[in-house]
Amino acid sequence: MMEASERLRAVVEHFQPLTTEAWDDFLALFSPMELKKGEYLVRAGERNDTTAFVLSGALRAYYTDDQGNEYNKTFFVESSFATSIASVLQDIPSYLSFDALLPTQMLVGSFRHITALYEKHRCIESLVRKVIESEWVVKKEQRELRLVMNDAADRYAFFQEEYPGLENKIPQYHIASHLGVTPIQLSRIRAARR
Amino acid sequence: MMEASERLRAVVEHFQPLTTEAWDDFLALFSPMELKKGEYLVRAGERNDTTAFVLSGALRAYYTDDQGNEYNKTFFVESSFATSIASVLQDIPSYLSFDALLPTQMLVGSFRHITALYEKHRCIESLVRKVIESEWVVKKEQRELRLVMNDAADRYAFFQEEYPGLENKIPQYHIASHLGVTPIQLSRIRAARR
DNA sequence: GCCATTCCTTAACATAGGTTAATGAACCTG
DNA sequence: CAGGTTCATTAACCTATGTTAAGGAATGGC
Repeated sequence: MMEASERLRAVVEHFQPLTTEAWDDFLALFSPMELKKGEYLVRAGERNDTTAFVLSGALRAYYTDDQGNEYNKTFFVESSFATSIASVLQDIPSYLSFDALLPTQMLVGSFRHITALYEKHRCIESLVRKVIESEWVVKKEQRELRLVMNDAADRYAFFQEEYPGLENKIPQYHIASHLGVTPIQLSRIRAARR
Repeated sequence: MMEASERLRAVVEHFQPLTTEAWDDFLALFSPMELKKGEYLVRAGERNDTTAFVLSGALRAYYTDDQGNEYNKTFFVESSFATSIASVLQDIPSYLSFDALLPTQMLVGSFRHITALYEKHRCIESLVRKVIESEWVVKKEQRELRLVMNDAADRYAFFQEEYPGLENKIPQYHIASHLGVTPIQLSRIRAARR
């Protein structure tokens, strides 16, 4: 297995090539962190600008409404970046919680420390902008359209494409919540496939 | 009625106060434009970085799928800014079309010309960032949650709050499309209110 | 004023999805 | 290995929403 920093570098370079100095300054902001299943990265109501690059395992970002219903907004798997980005950009408490669905290894840093490098390294500003646009803006657009224009069976198929293999590693009810249906309905959809 | 430029200024100042010079440079980028009902501001597939400040009337931004189904993603009413923002930020053709639902008066400019002012006036960069975060990021979050966690009757109530009076000015089927239901279902929801 | 068009409503029926409850498999934990 | 816990499945029933079709109000052109 590639070393952690090399895996981060490969993903970073895919979005935006960095100068050697920028990369060194960037990498210096991250340190290894591990969460057990069920442990939190960010709790709703907190101001927490942790940015996590997932090495293995999986996280979810979820919303809880006033009746205690949970909605799993996003999953973060290997090689993705998890941050409470709306909270950080607007400087307000996170209304999402982030926790580990599996034992999860990460490299974590502070978003503020990263943005502090913008003046010194313009390529890092570009990197962050591109990651946000891709992971956040583009995927969100797709998600809205799918919620309106496709039924749950289609959305389940999209989920399987987007997170290959994840369906066998986490409870079905987490997937159902992400699809916006009950576990019972997801079970029916799966049964109809057989 | 206030003059057009004063109405723009009031909205701009609400987001971000500008220096006198910045305001003068900003305002100089806009000119009046009028659309009749049904006319387009942006067509899907086009690269079009027009930014419209709506003075009166209403626009919609809508997506059309491969079977020709339309989904009205957003409405733009008085004092809001319409741009194909995902397209402009990523420098790709717009996958949304924008057209006028009513005779619509606007002030229009080019997004690129606005961003060209960033170097000269940092307050304009802040303005744009804040408008995007508020109109786009925050509203989108709310919308995703509502699509998953609320039924169509709730979403209709939210629509009425968000766009007061609009329900009486445009066809019901445009509202139904925005809510993600058929006009028949919207008609039932309205009937149940009486 | 007449006709066509547009669009809202309603009814009847069909399907997707929610709710409750029961069952059983897999897995802890003592 | 016994008992508890967690979770997926299934059934029965109910509600929300889609589909098709019909009718009627409002509008606009001639």
